[in-house]
Parts: sequence; structure tokens; C-alpha cells
Amino acid sequence: MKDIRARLTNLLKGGYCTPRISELARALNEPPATIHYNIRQLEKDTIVGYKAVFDYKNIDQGFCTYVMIHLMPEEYTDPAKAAKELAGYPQIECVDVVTGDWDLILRVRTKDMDEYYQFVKNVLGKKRLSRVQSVPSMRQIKDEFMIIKDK
Amino acid sequence: MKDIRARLTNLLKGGYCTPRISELARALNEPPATIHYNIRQLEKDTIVGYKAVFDYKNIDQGFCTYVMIHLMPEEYTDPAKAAKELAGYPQIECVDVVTGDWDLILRVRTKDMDEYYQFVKNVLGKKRLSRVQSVPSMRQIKDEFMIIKDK
DNA sequence: TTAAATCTTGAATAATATTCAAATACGACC
DNA sequence: GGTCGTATTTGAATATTATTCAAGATTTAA
Repeated sequence: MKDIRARLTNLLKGGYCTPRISELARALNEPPATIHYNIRQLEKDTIVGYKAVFDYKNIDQGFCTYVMIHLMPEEYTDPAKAAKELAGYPQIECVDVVTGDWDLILRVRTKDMDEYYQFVKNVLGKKRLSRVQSVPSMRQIKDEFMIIKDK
Repeated sequence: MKDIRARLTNLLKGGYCTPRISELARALNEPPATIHYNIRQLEKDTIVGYKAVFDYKNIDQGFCTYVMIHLMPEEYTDPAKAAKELAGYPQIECVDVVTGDWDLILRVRTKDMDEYYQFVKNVLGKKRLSRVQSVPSMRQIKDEFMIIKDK
């Protein structure tokens, strides 16, 4: 047993997938070469990538938290800079720059609250943030445009 | 010109993609047959599907808004019910039930602010919500675990 | 109207997924 | 530890699919 599954899910989270050209060709009733050409064009500016969508409870990322962030005044002139730093962390699903009550909104996925605590301590705690408010999701109803079936 | 691109993006939003087995095999240094077997196992309970991730600006969904919702007191006993109703709308990417300052958090995608206004008026305006606060994303840095390259 | 750029397509080729059967590893039970 | 049933790994054969390319069609810009 080499535990290939865990290594696979890691890669599939952010890539290592590809469109099914022949199936698209069948669905749209166009030749595969045409589909191929058009997908390559889309990939230049419209398609960011291809990925697997998971039942995140099964891959130790079932705990989802919205994080509202207030930057320090000196960071505030370039919120995208702080945002890009955060974007590198694998626990972080989304990073948006907003305005109003907060400067950034994150969506973070961890295994459970304990792991989220470690994330706050080790990642957010070391950034120059003036205030952080965590709003854990008690229940996910829809995610990535896909309705979560409850069990 | 058959406008194949628009039809392609529609299909790729929720499927018509597949893992790249040989590339996974190379990355993990395992035989393709092993990767194939393990992916089939994952698909039974862990992998929900495969999809393309877009630069949503290019497919008329570039305007992303976080929506914080306060339910009416009489709805509050079953927030998941209201959440499920909302989940049906195609503009809504995520629906989470939370607690604290708000009852629900949505993530909504429209073409622009005008279309978002229509959404607020026609969808949210017709639900029994005691308060709604919209927080538009000024800039998306990371989405669906994928870093958006800026231009 | 014309020329350049973009798009479509069939057919050949290259690459990849899939299947399958044998070998191995693992888990549960005594 | 020993045994049996189940799950996993794997190489090799086969089936399917992606990719390339060049020619023709269509669109665009002036």
C-alpha cells in the first residue's frame, strides 16, 4: 500500500486534468480538430485550468471558513500585494480584494477547527494584519456551482 | 464562425474534463495502470467531477459579489431550507450557512453590476430576508484554489 | 475589393487510456 | 503465526483519443 490516493488528490486539486475533446466533439456535433483548435484559443485567455471537484469531507478539507481581513494602514495602498502572498497557501481556496468594512475576504479549507487554529496561528498570525474575523461555515449547501447533497 | 467557444465554455463549466493519467503517472513515478485503478476508486466517493476553471471576466461572469444575509426570525429555525432554495439559481456559486453576525453567506457571479442589480431585485428581493449586505470583489487573486494571473 | 488574419476540417500520426490477468500485499479472524 | 477473502499493483496488449498539419473557407479591416 503506497497511499497513492492522497498524492493523487493533491495533484488533482489544482490541475492534472484536461478537457475530453472527443466527448465535447460528440456533444456539439463538430469535428474533434475543430474542438481542439477552439479549446487552445480559449486556453490563451479564458480557461485558467482544469481540476477535480471533491467531496472535501473525504480529503481532510471539510472545514470551510470565511476570513474577513483588515490590513495595516501601510499595506492598504496595495492590497493586492498582501493578497498575492496569501494566495500561495494551499489551504486558501479564494482571495478577493474588497472595499467597505474589510479589505480582503478569504475562503479557507482545513480538516477541522484544530487545523484551522494552526492556520490562523502560523499563517495569518505572521502577516501584518490589523484585524481578522473568522466566520466558519456550519453547512455548505452549494460550492463551486455544484449543489452539495446532504447525507 | 459557429461560435463554438460559447458552447464549449458552457459544457466545461460542469464537466467534460478528465484526469491526465499518464502525466499523473510521471509526476508520481507510478505505472499508468496503477494511477488508473486508484482514480476509479476515488471517483466512487471522493471525486465529484472534473471541470474547467475560467477567467470569469471572459465569460460574462466577471462580477463576483459576497452577499451576507440575515434571515427573518421565523426562517431562522431552518436556515438550510432558505439556503437550498437559493442554491438553485445559476448565478450563485456558493451558499454557506453561518452563525454570528449573519445567517448565510453567498458568492454570486454576474456579468457586471447592472446584472447584479437585477439579481438583487429579482431573486433576493423576493425572498424573506431581513437584511442583505453586498460586498463586491474588486479584484480576484485566487479562485477555486487557482491563482489568477493578472494582465 | 482585396489582402491578411482567423477559423474549420479531414486524414495521418502520436500519445494516451483502458483492459485484463497474474502477482502481491493487506486485513480479519482464529 | 496461519489461512482465507479482499484490495491493490503492475506489465503488456488493445482500444481510444489527442495532436498535427496543410488546404480550404470564412471573417475582418482598410
